[in-house]
Amino acid sequence: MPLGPSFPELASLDLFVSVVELGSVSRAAAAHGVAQPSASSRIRHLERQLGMILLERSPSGSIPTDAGVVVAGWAEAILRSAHELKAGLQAFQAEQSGRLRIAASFTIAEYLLPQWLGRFARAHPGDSIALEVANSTSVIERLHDGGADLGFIETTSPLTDLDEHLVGTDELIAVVAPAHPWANRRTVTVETLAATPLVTREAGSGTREALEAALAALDLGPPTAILELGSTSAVRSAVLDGNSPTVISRLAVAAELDAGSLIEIEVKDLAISRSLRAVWPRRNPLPPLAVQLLDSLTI
Amino acid sequence: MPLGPSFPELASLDLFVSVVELGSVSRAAAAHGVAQPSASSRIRHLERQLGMILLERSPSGSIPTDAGVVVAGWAEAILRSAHELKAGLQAFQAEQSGRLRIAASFTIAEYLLPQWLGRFARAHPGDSIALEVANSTSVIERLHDGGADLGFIETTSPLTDLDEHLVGTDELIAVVAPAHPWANRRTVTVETLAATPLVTREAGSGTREALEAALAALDLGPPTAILELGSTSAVRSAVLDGNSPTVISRLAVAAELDAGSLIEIEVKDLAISRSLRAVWPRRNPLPPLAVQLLDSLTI
DNA sequence: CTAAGGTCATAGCCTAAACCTATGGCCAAT
DNA sequence: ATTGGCCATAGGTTTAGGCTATGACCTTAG
Repeated sequence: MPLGPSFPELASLDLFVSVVELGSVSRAAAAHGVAQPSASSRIRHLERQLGMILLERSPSGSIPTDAGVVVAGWAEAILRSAHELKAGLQAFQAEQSGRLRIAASFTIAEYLLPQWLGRFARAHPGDSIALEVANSTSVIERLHDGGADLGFIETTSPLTDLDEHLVGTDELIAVVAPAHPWANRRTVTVETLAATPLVTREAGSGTREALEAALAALDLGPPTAILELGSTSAVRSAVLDGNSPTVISRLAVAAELDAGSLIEIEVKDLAISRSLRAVWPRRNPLPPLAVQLLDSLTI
Repeated sequence: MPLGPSFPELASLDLFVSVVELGSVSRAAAAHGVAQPSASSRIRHLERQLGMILLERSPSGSIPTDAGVVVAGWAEAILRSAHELKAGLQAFQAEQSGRLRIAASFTIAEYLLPQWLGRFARAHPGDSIALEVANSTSVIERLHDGGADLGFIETTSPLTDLDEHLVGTDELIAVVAPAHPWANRRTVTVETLAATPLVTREAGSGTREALEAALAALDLGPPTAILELGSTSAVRSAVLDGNSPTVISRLAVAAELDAGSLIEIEVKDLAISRSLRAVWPRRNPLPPLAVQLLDSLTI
């Protein structure tokens, strides 16, 4: 669902929030490295787009109107996420220059690390962090060959030569769109699930293998795929406006469950859960920055 | 703290996420109402900005690379907030055309309603909601004169002729920047707080009056203001890089507390908390849409 | 009481980015 | 082998946004 053509740009919202924080258009313009008339024009353009007056201008500065206060609060939420993306990107792009090199599995890097790094980057400005995303076995390799200082993985298998620290849990759950017949029942048997065509990831993906293994443990065959897609996002959006269930990581659909756009279906006798762990080589001392990061995750 | 000049635009991120969801640049272009070459160019520009390849193109469509999957996940968080802002704006702009007219106090409208409305808008597409922001007494007026169907207020005073429903709580807390001396102690006496110059809202504001009343109840005089600012945002940013404490609504600094950029200071014997209530005229039947909204808030 | 320094707005010019249409190459499915 | 999807490139146009220069206004300091 696109955002619409006349949605304000991120830069304009950022500028506007700065005006509210700094109390004047001029100061905000300086903070953003643009000339004052440009900033003034951008703000006016923003006001026209939204159809409301956001600032009360005066010769001693500008203060937000009532509407401006409210909009600024909303805009800040967007900017917060944007700063998280920025922190994640910087970690992603940093070569070996980083003082802390993290290797993380997909799910964790996608849904948890940006928040962690965003928080950490603000508390530790100047420290650069390098992030590498890979599957669980590659993460462990990187720790052993010295290519990373700290790893984050979700796995059930025991670890040798690694110290670990639990940082969360994830589980695979069944979800449907609100229009699906199951949405009212909220629970199905595992036999029903196994007999229902699902939207799935492609064969060989971690989530699909975990599901098949769990079904096999109950003497059930693999599920039939009505639609086989190559990314978690694609699966999610197919389920969102389709009429087939899927089994997917809870983390990947946490926001949709919260928003009510997807419904969790309890499956009797089926529980596939994985621990999310921070891991590091047992022999190597953990870098100080890594200790601080782990501390910040377990407040 | 500005976001930087080369941060990708919201529209580009939106487009990219659509490509990941829909599996092809062409389909995403159509969904966004632009020509395919434009979309292609935007995506390539985005890739250059981020310094990484996001999509693997093929004659049968485009699927995200590993980096693309991760970035898409981060971008979705931004877009979620953006959709919340959009939902809030639409409610704000809707005149009396809305089928549900809400009047809300400042704090609730700024920090809680966008999430509620964003969630609600997705579950109830087509229903339009009008939002009016005012102080608590005005909200009650609007309910009595029929200008609103449902109100949200934070207040401690008893309500006559109104049914109510608790939807949350807010409290005033003392916070400092991490560099402040108090940050290590994490607790001060109320006498210390009263004797310390604070960053405050201007005289007459709700938060300031609540603080002064609470201090007066303990036979303490009003705090001295080292800096007196006109908006909560201004107070927050002054505390962020200043060296003075403030007393502020927990909701207004929830994100900063979570991120560690502000530290909560426990103040002995001082607890200023307010209930957040949904209210509506006792005689009038609550519109069905209002019932559904309230239901969605109390899952 | 005046001068200085801050505020924001307007005007005019210019550059750069983004769009569209038209086209071509490529692969898969028919 | 042909059709129809995909994506990339090229060329031309428009629009948006930036900057500098200036003016009007208010506040504060002298």
